[in-house]
Amino acid sequence: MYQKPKGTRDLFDKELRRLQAMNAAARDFFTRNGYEEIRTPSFEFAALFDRSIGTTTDIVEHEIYRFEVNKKTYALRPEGTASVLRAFIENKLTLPARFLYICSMYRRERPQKGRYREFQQIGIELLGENKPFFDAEIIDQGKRYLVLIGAKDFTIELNSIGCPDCRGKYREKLGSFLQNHMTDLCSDCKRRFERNFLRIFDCKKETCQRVYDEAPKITDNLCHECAEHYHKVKEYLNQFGIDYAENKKLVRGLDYYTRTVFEFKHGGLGAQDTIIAGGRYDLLMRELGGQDTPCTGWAMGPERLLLTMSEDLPVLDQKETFYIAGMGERYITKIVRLRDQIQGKGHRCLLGDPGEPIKIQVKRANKCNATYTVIYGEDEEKNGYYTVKNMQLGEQQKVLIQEFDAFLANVRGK
RNA sequence: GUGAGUGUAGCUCAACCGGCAGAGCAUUGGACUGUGGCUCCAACGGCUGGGGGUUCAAAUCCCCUCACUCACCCCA
Repeated sequence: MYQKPKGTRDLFDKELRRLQAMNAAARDFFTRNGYEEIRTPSFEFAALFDRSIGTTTDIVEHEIYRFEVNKKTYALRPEGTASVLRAFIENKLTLPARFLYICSMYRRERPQKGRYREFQQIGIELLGENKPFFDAEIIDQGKRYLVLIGAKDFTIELNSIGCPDCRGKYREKLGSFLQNHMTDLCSDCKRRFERNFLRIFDCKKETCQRVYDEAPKITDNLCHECAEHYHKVKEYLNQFGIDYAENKKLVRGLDYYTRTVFEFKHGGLGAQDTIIAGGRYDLLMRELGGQDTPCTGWAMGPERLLLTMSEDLPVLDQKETFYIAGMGERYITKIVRLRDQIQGKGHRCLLGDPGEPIKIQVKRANKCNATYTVIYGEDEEKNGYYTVKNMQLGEQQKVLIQEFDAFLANVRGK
């Protein structure tokens, strides 16, 4: 028996419809807010991600699906931002630009709750705005979207990780503080400090966290410009009416972030409880060969919401279903026409095999969750009506053929 | 890549200290030849994930392996 690859999922039925409802809501909502959908390739030249995400991250080192064809190295995209910027540069698009993407991403991680090897992301990017107002604005976008689809149990955490200038000075300061606490740190943290020093704050060990509680924070060591920017972001968030918690230990995994970073966390999710994460990345566009362009953006994992609040999410509305039970093969031409008539009014309609006994066909109708079964046989033909059975109430009525269009017009979905 | 837990019928799960592999739901048929669901009756369904070992005897104990789950690493 064939199995799906580890970390992939088959989506169908309600789960898929809920995901589609979230996607539809995102398209509608973000389009109204000026974000244009963009679709970039599922795979790119691997160098793009190596450059953008940062060569010291685990994603680049172990988690990218790489493959080589004809001496060229490609990679399945592990995230969306790099591709969007590449597309912006390559297509010579103009600023300011707002993009929405809804795509699958791929990372070769060990699966766990809320983490898959192929997963969906809904993301927005705002290119060409450097003012702190827009940091607040995209956070507002995320919050309003979550509220729109019915999410309640989430919190917003905010921090600033400054620019390379303040980060360099801060690194020395943090380094000298940690000198005296090296023995208290786990081996992971010692490695983190060398590779991507801000990430030590993500450590889950209590012994390490006790040290970091006392350590100097990047937030308190920003250069004047970064501090001013951060101050403004917080001020604007207050004016937007957005509740957030400042988390001075909040940092980000990807190398390209500057200044503002944030996460939306949702309850009931286990270890992977971040549903939206993002921030400002003012240096990435240049890094990828474009003009100096300040940018902000975030990505969301809709499957995580599915996991924790599936029952509360809107389901893409299901159409009422008709099932036609003809009583004899000589009625095939008639019932095919009847099907066209019903579908022409926008309803879902399935056919039973008119060669089968009526009992079997009604049973099938029930299995197919039909709202109505339309029965057509000798008596109906002779007297010019359809027998319409309401499957929920178990009642049936005769509807004259010339009145059937009117009947269809009055039918509502479940 | 590391650690822990779990694999028994299509699904959810039983099976005591090693002693005949079971139930509910689902499926199929019947009670019911122009009417599904509800009820009752019956049937179908298993290499106990796979391989090896210990034993008179293994779903049960041991080893290997595969899969799934959760957590670490990392991250949406």
